[in-house]
Amino acid sequence: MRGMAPSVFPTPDHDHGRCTADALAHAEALCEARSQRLTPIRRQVLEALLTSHKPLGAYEIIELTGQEGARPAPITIYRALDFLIENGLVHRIESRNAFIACIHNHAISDFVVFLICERCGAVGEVSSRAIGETLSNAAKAAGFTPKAPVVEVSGICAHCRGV
Amino acid sequence: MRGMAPSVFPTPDHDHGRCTADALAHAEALCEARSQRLTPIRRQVLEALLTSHKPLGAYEIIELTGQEGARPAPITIYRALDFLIENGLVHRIESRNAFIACIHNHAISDFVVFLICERCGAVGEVSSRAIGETLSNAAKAAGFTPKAPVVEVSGICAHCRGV
DNA sequence: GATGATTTGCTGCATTGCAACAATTAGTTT
DNA sequence: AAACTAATTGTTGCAATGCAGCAAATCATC
Ligand SMILES: [Zn+2]
Ligand SMILES: [Zn+2]
Ligand SMILES: [Zn+2]
Ligand SMILES: [Zn+2]
Repeated sequence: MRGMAPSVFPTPDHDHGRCTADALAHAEALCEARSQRLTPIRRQVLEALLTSHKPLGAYEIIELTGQEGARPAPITIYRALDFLIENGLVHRIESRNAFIACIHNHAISDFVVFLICERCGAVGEVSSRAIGETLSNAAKAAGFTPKAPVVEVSGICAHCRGV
Repeated sequence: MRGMAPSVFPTPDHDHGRCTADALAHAEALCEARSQRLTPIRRQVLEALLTSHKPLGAYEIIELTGQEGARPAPITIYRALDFLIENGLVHRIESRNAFIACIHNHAISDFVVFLICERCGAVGEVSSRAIGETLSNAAKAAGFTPKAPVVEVSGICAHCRGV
């Protein structure tokens, strides 16, 4: 089990080493429990995203994971990302064509709102059942059977506005 | 002023000719009022989107607007789309890299939810102040100053599920 | 009609994303 | 252990998306 639930935005002074280590440990446990293989490549991609704490494009991940001159092909990264997303360890930010590691340890089906700071690029992750249900109800009222809501809100985070 | 507000999803039996004509008339009036120019290219792009009534990729729009062998360059379409989006006549569907004409005649700042049918590709547009405010409040609770929420919900529309 | 601003055309390119097949690796069975 | 099967990764190639930068044309205004 992980420790405290992380706040919506990672605070600038949090113990990021531990935050990353915890998330990795959780990923390992999860894959173990599901008989899924967290292979070196998948792990490297996850680590890159965890370390960055901000959304990264697939090609940024290539830069970060390619060690000693040999960088992985795009398709390699995309496949690793597919795996991580399917297992709920990574989210895709549609409005940015980017990916971010999830440090919230929630169910894959959970409804999530991403708050994306336009200035610093930080992404907060809010999980609100109320919003999810309201949204779901509005959809049903239109005869629509909802599946996976994508909710991404651009704006300015507290840290950037405070400056 | 337009006639009845269109329903969330365009019904299969609606008078689409009129629907398109109304929307075009509205676009003209709006541009006129704002001293903006609805040039032939911009008009063609808007018409293509209105006619389709479904989200189109930029390169699909190229196919549809290129008459007599001479098709416009991608950049031309993107510029027209920029204009139409800035004026609230077209929305971008982030999760699809596609664009759809707005037939709802609402303010640009209005909060909108897109319901995207995975089977037929139809897109419904719901405008709910309640959801918008809930979302906005959740963001503010996290110290976040929200700007442009992108809310896109995948699922199955009533028409497709009914079959 | 000269001037300045807007719009369009054109060339080229960066980014994103994946298909198809071969090679490798991991896990399982005889 | 050898053989077999399934999963993963490597390689090549390419399609789709999106825009920068500059030149030409068009529009508005004086
Ligand atoms: Zn951290
Ligand atoms: Zn998450
Ligand atoms: Zn219609
Ligand atoms: Zn609209």
